[in-house]
Amino acid sequence: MAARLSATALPLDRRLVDEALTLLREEGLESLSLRRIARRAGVSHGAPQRHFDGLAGLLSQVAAHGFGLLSRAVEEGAGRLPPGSDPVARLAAAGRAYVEIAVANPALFALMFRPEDLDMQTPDLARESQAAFEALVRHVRAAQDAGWQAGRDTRLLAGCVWAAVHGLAVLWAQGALSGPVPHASLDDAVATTLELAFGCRHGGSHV
Amino acid sequence: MAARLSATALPLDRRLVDEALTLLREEGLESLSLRRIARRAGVSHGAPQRHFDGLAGLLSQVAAHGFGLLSRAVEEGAGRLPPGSDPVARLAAAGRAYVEIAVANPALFALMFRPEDLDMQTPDLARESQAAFEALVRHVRAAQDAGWQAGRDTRLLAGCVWAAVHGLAVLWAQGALSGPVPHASLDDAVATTLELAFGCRHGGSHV
DNA sequence: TTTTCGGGTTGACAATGTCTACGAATTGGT
DNA sequence: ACCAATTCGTAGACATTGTCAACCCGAAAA
Repeated sequence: MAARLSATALPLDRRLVDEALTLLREEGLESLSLRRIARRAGVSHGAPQRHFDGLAGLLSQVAAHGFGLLSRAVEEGAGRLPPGSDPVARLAAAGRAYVEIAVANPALFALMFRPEDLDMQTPDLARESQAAFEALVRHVRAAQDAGWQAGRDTRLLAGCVWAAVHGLAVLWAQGALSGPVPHASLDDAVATTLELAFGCRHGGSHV
Repeated sequence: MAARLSATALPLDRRLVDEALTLLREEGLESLSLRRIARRAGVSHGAPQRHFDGLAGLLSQVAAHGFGLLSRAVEEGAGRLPPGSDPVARLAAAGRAYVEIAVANPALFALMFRPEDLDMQTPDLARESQAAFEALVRHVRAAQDAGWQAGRDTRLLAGCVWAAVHGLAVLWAQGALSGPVPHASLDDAVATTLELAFGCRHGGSHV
């Protein structure tokens, strides 16, 4: 029988995650339901249970995918500066990329940080989210080796850098800053946050 | 008829918000439903509709209450240092109080920053959340007047300070840092974040 | 006294997540 | 080649949820 129509060539679990991602993109978090995803994938509402441990299992897989995207975007952001350049500037570029991908995918990003809706024990999710943090730790360590905030606990410092960038991403992605700071552009906000956190001007505009 | 039992003396809308708050505290965000709140308040499931515009209306009132608590906690935190002291230190103390109250009320805090579940047009909610930000702006302006980050747009700077503190509050409240940074205390994390954002040691331990 | 109306009850409805029993098709063993 | 077993999707039931409309009662107003 070889290949059927291209739309149904993928295994169902992959298709379900894909449909969840597009549904997330098109209609947002609140209209994401197990039955809707199944309907869009053309299967009955009971089918997903065969592949995931309930809704939380499916959403966890979607979130894992999101952490993979996040990791790649951050690495790609840092990689825009050559490997030999100022590690603090590379760290700032990584932070900028973090905010940008979060703002570009607000619903997925919101899901990724909703532990009530996820099962954090899911292997893929645990692995991807940990990998994302460990990549950040490496960048922070490189910056410390170059003298920035030397002597501080590296993992704690990485957690705090993460927090600063994450806070901006969350608030901007949900529009919480557009009211109180109406005239500011995302670029202004990112630049200011990075300068606050890293002590001096870094990172420039994107691209 | 004067006063009935003290438990039923309050008007129903107040009682519903109170029950929602305790339910939020005792069982978390996911088990918060209109019908459960009504059951706990001893009324039928249709009663809340008479007082609030659906579930979003009730939750918005709860969130408004949360922003009131937040504002008071932050002001109280800054007020621990005498009005004449270093405005940057006062700003740091306010940030510390922000994180502490968020971590002490994780479910309420999560609800407050879930615009999908709220109606941000609700007058009380809009007023309280704006008031909280404006208080922060005043602290930032005082710090700028003392020379810290002088010349920067005050509201944008306030937004970025908020983001840094908020990110730590969010991540810590949902336990996202306990895995990656297992040995750190909340006090360490707050101190590091504040020192990162404000450039030098400030704030000390609470109380 | 009669009317009006704020507030609470009741029942219905659609939608959701989960569970179970069922069926069909593919696979593996002999 | 045949039978058994396992995989994978279906179909239905169930409890729960948010919302809506009709009803109802008691107090204030006319």
